[in-house]
This record gives sequence, C-alpha cells and structure tokens, in this order.
Amino acid sequence: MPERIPREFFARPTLTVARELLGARLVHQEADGTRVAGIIVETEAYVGEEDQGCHARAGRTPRTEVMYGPPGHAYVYFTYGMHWLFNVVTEQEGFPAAVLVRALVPTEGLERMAARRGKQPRKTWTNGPAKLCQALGIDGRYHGADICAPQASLFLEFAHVFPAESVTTAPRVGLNTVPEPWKSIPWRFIADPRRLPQTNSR
DNA sequence: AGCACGATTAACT
DNA sequence: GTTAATCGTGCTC
Repeated sequence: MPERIPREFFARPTLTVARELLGARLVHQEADGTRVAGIIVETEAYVGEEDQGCHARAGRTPRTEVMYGPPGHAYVYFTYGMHWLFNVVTEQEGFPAAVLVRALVPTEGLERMAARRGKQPRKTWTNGPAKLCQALGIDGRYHGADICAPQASLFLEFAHVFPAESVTTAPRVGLNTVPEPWKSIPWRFIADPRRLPQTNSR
C-alpha cells in the first residue's frame, strides 16, 4: 500500500517542496474507484506576496484565499479561457505560497487519460500543466480541496526519488511581463523522466 | 461597468 | 515562430 504524503511535507519552504515533489505520484481516485495517476517530473514554486510571479502579489483576494490557508490543499484556477492549473498550497497557514505541477509521466488509468485527451499522442497527455489536469479530470471542483484528508479523492503518494544529477532548474514559464528578479529566478524544477523505472509504455 | 491580460495549448506558417 | 480560442480576475474609470 503506497504511503500518502502527509501535511507536514507541505508545511516547509516552497522551494524544498517543489524539488521533493519530483518523483511523487499524483492520484485522482474517481467516483467508480478507478485510479488515474502519474509521476511528477516538473514543478514550479510560487512564494509569497513579494514574488511578483505569484498570484498572491495582489494580496488576499477571493481567488488567492486558498493560498493563504493551511498547507496540503489544492489551489486550482482557470486561465486562458479554457485551462485548469493544479497547485498544492505550501508553508504555514497565513503565508501565501504554492507549487504548480507542470508535468507527469502517466502510470495508471491510461484508458481514462486516452478518453479525455482524445486523439492526442500519448507523449502529450500530461506534458503540460493544463494537459495533466485534463488527463486526470482535475478542474475547479477541487479548488480548496484537502489533499491530505484520509478520504481525499485527489492526493499524492511517495513513489520515486530522483537523484540530484537527474534534476535541473530553470526560470518559470509564462511570466513575460513580470519584473526581475522574479522573471528569471530558477524556481522551475525538472526531472529527467528517463531516470524513472521502466513503465509499460509503448 | 468595462477592459486588458494571463503559471496554456493546438494548429497553423 | 505565430496566433486564435475563451473567460475569470483584478484594476481603472
């Protein structure tokens, strides 16, 4: 039985959580019991009101309220008129921060993913933050959900640990109009999926 | 009340 | 490399 990641894991510095979430398994247990899941291979950290790339730069608003709440909750928001993005709230309650999950390697519920991602090739099912939400069936219903609750249907499990040499960092994506140093600071974490144990992919 | 813009993607050229 | 699709949010008037 895989071990679910406890809340204390998320109640730490956001950069640490973002790095250590690489290799974790994101699981959506659907209403019929089907597990749709994948191993996280890319994340980004968004840290506090000072971070001009973080939504909380505007302060506490209805949209960002969840980021100010306790760690281990889902911050799910809608953008570009059609895409959902999934984040996990980090740090202590009262400090607004979160980790955006940007990419997964699919491992379970492949037929569900195929059904949701349509005719797209498998390689592109979960290689983007909005794509993985679509593939796993994550949308605004999960905004604010406690992913550490025992009965949670959306949660994280410890699965794999990537060695340091398989992890690289880079500036965060899509912050074109954000001022420096936030625009270039390397708070994006990328794991080499080739370092993952072989899956039954084809 | 109105508006510019975005933590994106897919389909173009 | 460029662009349309599409709408909630936060800011301005």
